[in-house]
Amino acid sequence: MCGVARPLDAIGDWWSLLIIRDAFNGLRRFGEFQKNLGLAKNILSARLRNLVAHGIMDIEPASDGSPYQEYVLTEKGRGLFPLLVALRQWGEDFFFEPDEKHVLLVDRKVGMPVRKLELRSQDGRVLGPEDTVVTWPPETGDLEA
Amino acid sequence: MCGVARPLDAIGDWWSLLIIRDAFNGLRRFGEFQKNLGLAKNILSARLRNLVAHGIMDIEPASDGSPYQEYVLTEKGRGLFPLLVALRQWGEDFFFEPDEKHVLLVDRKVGMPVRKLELRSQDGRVLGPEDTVVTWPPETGDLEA
DNA sequence: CTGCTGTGGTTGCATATTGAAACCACGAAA
DNA sequence: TTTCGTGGTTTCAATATGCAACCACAGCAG
Repeated sequence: MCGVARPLDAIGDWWSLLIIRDAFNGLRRFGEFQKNLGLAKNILSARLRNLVAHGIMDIEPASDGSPYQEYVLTEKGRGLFPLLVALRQWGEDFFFEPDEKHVLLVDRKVGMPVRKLELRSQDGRVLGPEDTVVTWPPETGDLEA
Repeated sequence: MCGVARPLDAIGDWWSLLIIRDAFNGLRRFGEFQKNLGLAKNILSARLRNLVAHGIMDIEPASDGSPYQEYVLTEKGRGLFPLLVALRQWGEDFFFEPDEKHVLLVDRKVGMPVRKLELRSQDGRVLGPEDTVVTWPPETGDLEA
């Protein structure tokens, strides 16, 4: 239960992941987020406040010297990159018709689409859901169990 | 915009990912989900209906021969495994104190924790957010552009 | 047979959240 | 000075969630 529910408390609403997605794309200002997402300002304000409270975003002075503030991802926020990629790739696989155009995530350096995320074992095998189990770590004294 | 928002329409509420998490853990019956998650039955019913409508889950006759039905993940639903893993690993990294016990995702075969998800380029380099960009695929006739 | 329990919902209504739109305060530019 | 841009806050209607009661059916026990 605790493995997933805590993180969901921080980002488990519709708008927060979109805000985070936009932050990864370089948006920083309240008005930028609001314009790009088209959500109500009071909801955006509440969401940004929640993301700041959870340490996913910080508020910094505006980078252009103006008296405004900007919202930037923290390390914790940037840690959501794999999740956003997973969401994007799931969408690519299952939400578009084969011929339907949609944005792609590409490697800047060579302009090629990136690989699909794969879960791997410590020794490099690709793992599916049936290959894994959620379990409690052994007690410290049980290292030989 | 379209890369992430469509999938979020299907699973971007607090309960759906928890339901899907439980489905990955083998729960199948309405009552099992309801008991394990403790959510209101009308909300569970609505969520399951939404997941079925989006093709993420199917309803099958109960596997024990009883006259009941079970909810099982479809291929599309199972495609959410990386996302759930990403969420879990983000939680492990940022939501627990260093000494705090929490469940782990382990490789059944050898009992070892799995690797962290990493995004990689086609040629195998590990990629961070700054190494990637979301872009539209070239037009079919622009293959040399 | 009746009554009870278990299952999978549905319904009615209170509470919480979201969303639209108006309003506000401040700074900068014309 | 006025206007515009920015980043909110406030008010209230609409929508979603949650609680608890209710319902229908199947199966089992007495």
